[in-house]
Amino acid sequence: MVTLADVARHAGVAAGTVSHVLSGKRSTSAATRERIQHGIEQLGYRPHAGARALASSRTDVLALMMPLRTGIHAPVLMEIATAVTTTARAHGYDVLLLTGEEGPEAIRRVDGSALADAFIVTDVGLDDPRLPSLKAAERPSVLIGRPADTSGLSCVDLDFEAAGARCVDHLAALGHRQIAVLGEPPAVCARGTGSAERTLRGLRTAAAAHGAGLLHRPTAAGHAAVAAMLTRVFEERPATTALVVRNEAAVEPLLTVLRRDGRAVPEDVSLFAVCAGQSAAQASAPLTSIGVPAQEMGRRAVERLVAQLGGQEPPGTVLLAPEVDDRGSTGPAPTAAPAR
Amino acid sequence: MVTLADVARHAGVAAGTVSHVLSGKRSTSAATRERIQHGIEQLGYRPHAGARALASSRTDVLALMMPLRTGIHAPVLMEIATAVTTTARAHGYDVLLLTGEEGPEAIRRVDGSALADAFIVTDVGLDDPRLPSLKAAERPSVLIGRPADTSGLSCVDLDFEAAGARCVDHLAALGHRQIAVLGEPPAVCARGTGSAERTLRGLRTAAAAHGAGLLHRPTAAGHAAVAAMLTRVFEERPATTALVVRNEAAVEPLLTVLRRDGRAVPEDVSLFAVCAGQSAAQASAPLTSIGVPAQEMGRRAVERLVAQLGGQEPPGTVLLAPEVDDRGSTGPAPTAAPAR
DNA sequence: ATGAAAGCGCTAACAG
DNA sequence: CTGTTAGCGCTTTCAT
Repeated sequence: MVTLADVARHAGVAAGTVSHVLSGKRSTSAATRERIQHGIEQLGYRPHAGARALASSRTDVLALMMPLRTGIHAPVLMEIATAVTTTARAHGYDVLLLTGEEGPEAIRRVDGSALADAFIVTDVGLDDPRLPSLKAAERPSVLIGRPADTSGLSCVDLDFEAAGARCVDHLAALGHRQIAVLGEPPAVCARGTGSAERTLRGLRTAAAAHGAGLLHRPTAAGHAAVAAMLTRVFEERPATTALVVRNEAAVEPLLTVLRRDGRAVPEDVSLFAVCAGQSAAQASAPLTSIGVPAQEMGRRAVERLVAQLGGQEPPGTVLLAPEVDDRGSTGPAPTAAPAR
Repeated sequence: MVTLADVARHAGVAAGTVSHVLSGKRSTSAATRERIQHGIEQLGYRPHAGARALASSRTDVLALMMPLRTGIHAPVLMEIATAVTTTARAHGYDVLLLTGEEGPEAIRRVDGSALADAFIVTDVGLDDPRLPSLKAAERPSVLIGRPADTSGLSCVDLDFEAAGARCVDHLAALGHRQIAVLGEPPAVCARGTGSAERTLRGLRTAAAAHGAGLLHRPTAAGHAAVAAMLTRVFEERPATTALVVRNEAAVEPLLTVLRRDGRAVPEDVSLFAVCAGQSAAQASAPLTSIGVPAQEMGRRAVERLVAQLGGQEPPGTVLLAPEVDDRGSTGPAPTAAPAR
């Protein structure tokens, strides 16, 4: 193995000088710098991560904790993971992957043994069991998502409340007076996921403001569950003219059921998705939607963490503004009752 | 920070003794062992990963490289990542996540700087550019997937050739004489992915053996592409009575199109999926399928790596046997031409 | 069964 | 601008 000492000898300088050329932490004459650079390339030198971590108490590693839970849409997670890793590399960091299995203990372990410099945590519950570990940790963290109490924490999240509101605004402007929401899977709602609760709040507030009716029903994945739920919704509220889908796994089944029932989109019923943009865009009929900016959330989380590690930027919450992609699945509310 | 020296002092022993109690590499009297264990808990001692790596030249970290490329089904990747991480933890390892962006250089970097003890690489192409780096690395690796030349490499993969063969066997036994395959997305085929090529070989060989006709068409994701492809297939081979789907993103669109065209499954046309089991199971009509055992591949890859790091088990290829899940989407070939 | 001591490869503080 | 000198916290011989 080629060590820094080898490089130093090769260049006829002291080890410290090589170290400083590498880190750029002090000025070096162009001559020696070039001799050192040359030696590094010629010998194929790579700094030893462990030695560096020991001496500097920095690992240049970020820990990314992403539980794979039921009801979570895998493509969004992958997008976050990719964005985090890419952005981290751009800042000189590697990424340690933690899944949910270990829970809060994983954070204590990684923090205690100095395996990483900071944490990024996804799928945060309103009262997430990992929060105490994160607060107690010696290292900073950024949550992707938002718990009920964000004091002392850094968060990056889509403004789901605003998303819900914009969705209803959009539909109300088209004359819809009775809106039904196929919500996140029951498992997700039961878990106390902030995004579900906040979206609903936004929907309700806006509906009230417009004087529109709003029916919310958590909906499981799969064709059968969606079909049953849709039947029930139209029984409970026959005047429904707009549906909001808050669940990637319900999009395609929903379209199938509507087709079967002979309800035309958007003539008989308007559809608005609040979910992963790709699911809305690639459906058999593209849906107007507000997407989850997974990539931007991952990127921003890393950038904030890097800033915090650099001593800039205090903790705090960053909310991303929702954006509506109109794909034509919403239209004016039908004046008569929809075709049966 | 609590160090090993603190624990030693607390227990009134030498540092080396504490180290040996931790690793169990030599026998210790029950008395001192207990005193030390007690001290560890009381002080909340955690070994410093960097220091350990430096002294032992082992990191207890596995590097997992998974590119997120177009046409790859995210849920399968997530399943692999979760299985790898869970299994790794069960063996005392953590996981460093590498995406594809950096390519072969990432392997050189991680290997050279001793960031990990071994590599797991997914989505391996027949002539993957990362292979030279892996072979040159000082650390062992296991591929999930199989390149054209496996000499000197360790691989874990589904036996896709057998999968193709079993699929055709299944259909031929039901009397189908003309089979069409909606293949992996063009991007995946063009990349030279082993699974695509090997599945096709298995399909063709078995078709020839049964004297059945086989039409293979790479198929892009999305409703429109699938609809167009299906029309074309039935024009080219009007006698087609069975369809094989080798593409998760084509499953649901395919079902929609068949419904629209009034082709009943399995009365008019039999459907057999060779793709992620979940996509086949949760479709609006569940499909008989051979699934990709993502979880087992991840688990086996880690287990093999751990064995190799322990000096047991030489490199080599492990092929997992395909398993057919019959969900009723295949049936006897219709005697007349299918309904139009 | 235990202790002592020599590094592992690097950083950083201090001289010069 | 550069060399020297301590460690960072742990593992691992070699003695005892």
